[in-house]
Amino acid sequence: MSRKLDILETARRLFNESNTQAVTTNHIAKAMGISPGNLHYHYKNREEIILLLYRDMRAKMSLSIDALPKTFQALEAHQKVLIGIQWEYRFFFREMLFLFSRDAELQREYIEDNIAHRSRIKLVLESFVESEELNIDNEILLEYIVDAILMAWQFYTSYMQTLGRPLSRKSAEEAVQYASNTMKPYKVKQEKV
Amino acid sequence: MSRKLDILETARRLFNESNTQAVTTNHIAKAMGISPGNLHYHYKNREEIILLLYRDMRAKMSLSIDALPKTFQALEAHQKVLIGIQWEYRFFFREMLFLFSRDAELQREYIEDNIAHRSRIKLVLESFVESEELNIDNEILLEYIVDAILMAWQFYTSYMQTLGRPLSRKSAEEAVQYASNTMKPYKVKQEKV
Amino acid sequence: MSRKLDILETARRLFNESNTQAVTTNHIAKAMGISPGNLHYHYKNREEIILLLYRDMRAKMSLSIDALPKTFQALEAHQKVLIGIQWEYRFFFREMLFLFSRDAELQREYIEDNIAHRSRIKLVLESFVESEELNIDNEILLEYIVDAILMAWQFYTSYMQTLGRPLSRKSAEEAVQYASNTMKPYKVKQEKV
Amino acid sequence: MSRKLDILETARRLFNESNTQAVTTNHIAKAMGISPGNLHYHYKNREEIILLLYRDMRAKMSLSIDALPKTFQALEAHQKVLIGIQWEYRFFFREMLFLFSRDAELQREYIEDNIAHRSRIKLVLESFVESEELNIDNEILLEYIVDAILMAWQFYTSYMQTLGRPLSRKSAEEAVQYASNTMKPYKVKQEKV
DNA sequence: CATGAATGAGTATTCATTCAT
DNA sequence: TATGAATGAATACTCATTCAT
Repeated sequence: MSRKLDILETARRLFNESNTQAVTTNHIAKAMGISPGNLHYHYKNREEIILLLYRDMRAKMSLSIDALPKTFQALEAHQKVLIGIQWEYRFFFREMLFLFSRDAELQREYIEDNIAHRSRIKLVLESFVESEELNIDNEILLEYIVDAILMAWQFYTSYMQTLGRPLSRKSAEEAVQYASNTMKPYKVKQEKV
Repeated sequence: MSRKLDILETARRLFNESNTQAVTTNHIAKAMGISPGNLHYHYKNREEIILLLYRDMRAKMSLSIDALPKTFQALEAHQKVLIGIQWEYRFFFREMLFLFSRDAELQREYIEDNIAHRSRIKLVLESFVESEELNIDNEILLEYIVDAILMAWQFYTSYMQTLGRPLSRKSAEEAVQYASNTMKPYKVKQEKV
Repeated sequence: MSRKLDILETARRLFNESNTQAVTTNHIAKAMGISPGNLHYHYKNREEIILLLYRDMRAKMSLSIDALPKTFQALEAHQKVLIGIQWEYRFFFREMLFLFSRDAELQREYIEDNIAHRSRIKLVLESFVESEELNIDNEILLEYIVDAILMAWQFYTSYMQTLGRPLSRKSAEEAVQYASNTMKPYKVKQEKV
Repeated sequence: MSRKLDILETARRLFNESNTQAVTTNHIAKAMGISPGNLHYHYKNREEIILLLYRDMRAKMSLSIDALPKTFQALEAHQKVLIGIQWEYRFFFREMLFLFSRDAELQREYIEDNIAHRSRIKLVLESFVESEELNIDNEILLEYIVDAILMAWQFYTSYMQTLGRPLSRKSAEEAVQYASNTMKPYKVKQEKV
């Protein structure tokens, strides 16, 4: 791996281990055995590193999407892939709003992406309604389910932590089950919970 | 108001306006027109101020509870009261996990309180099941609804911000409607969404 | 002397000895035996120190002016007083244009003051013309003499240095003689050069 | 133009645009699209670049001199040529004394050259006295006029800036008129001011 | 000639906290 | 209670210069 990418990787790992404020650029450099000057040769500052890490995550997530999932199984499979990527960048979801208050550009991009994400979720649900797999006749109700799924996607891991539950990629994946439960009362052919 | 309480009030206000890292103890002192030394006479450090603000919030929330709500209306009324208090301390919910990584004691207390909060929510739902207002025959499903309500309680405001929606106490109260929607499919006498 | 004033004095002395870029705020602190943090408690940064030193100099110069000098002797006496003050802040005249490129506010204030200074010089010369001590019938010529005097006031010391001449307060005072020579051909009662 | 000369040209341009401290060797390299290593292959450091730029300017000025000017017109024509060269290296005159404090060799050479320059000016004036175009019977007065001309040559542009006047090659040339005004009272055949 | 990553000392600045008064 | 000067370690960042390729 190139030095430039290695810095991002090290930063990501350290951010996940503690938090972005505790991990200074000098810490990152020290952890890699390079000089602080070298790190700043590659990246202007920590803000830039965080923004680039976010864009990396977004790129990975985008690449994981071929087409909108057509079945519940495809949906769940896709959610698991996204959660796997999210897990690699979990520092971001843990500090999201704090990071926004430090970098308006990051906030702008994230919100833009998140609104697009919400639209895709809605499209998927609408396709399920059309194919009569979901029985939702009410726009407001549909919006609610979309919000429930997106909120869980973004905050389920945080929520687990507010209950002191041990954190792992495995437990993060429970968000898939959570989303499934949200849709359950509206599924035409009921699956078991 | 006493000087000691005034410091907490000023800190709370400034924290809400920006974020806890940006607001230094010297900023708080300056905003009040007192000396930094005086602030530290009253409180050891910023960590202590944040911890005490959390305890204040918790105390206010506890005081707002007489008994567990027996009706949906009582539940919603109670939720609105809690959201009003939460709004006053919104910096806390915005930075929660970040603050935990800086103060283990705060984390410990919050998790303890949050687990208790979860139990109360569950008790309320169980009483609704018993009184046949809710039709939930499945423990896992019940747990899901509890999680949905508690997650919304903690993260609905954050969620709104990740979509770039304007923030206000009013919009924070939409979390009540959200919780209601979660329970809706299981309500015996359906209300309109 | 108070610590706050002492910092300005030390900075002024060190600036005179080398140059403003070589003298860092940490150097000033070290020279005083105080911590770098303490210096920054009193002054935001070096730019502020330089600006305040300039304002101090200006204030001292303003105080030295009662009324416009009415005789050549009074004029020369006044010039000597100003040169004495200038000598204390000689770093400023040595780096003037460089300092302007680093601090637009300093530049603005200096230019404003300098234009006012030029007006006063012109008024003095006009009063000499009116009292028939100077024989200048030509506005352009008058402007030239004003410029010659003001240029010498600002750059005579620098000029001496470009010839490698030893620098001292004494030699700086030769600027008075220089100004006198400029006016000499127009003096009605000639003095000896 | 060779790479080596191109570096000097770029440095000169950038120095004129801001100031020598603000223009790092990396800036120069970036502006040329070459690597910092390459720049340092050609020149040891920024000091060397500045010194060589000074020597270039001096060489150009020397080349512009055939013989000492014999008439006022020839003198003015020559002054304009010199000011044109000076204008190309105006950063140098703007920061002169500051640069001396950073590079003793530069200072030594400049002073040596400047003393020689002063001698030439004096010779020209003496030739005018001999040919009875100037009426100066006094050595001290002659020295004064020499100083006035040389000071204007070096600092007229700086002086203009201390009055906030817009800077241009055109306005720099006013120094010629200034020098002419200095000699005017002593000219045997008066010209118009 | 040329690259460009790398160094590392330097520079300015911040801020929670202490402490004499 | 209160002041506010003082500390000093920490932090982010810069930049002339080196050097392996």
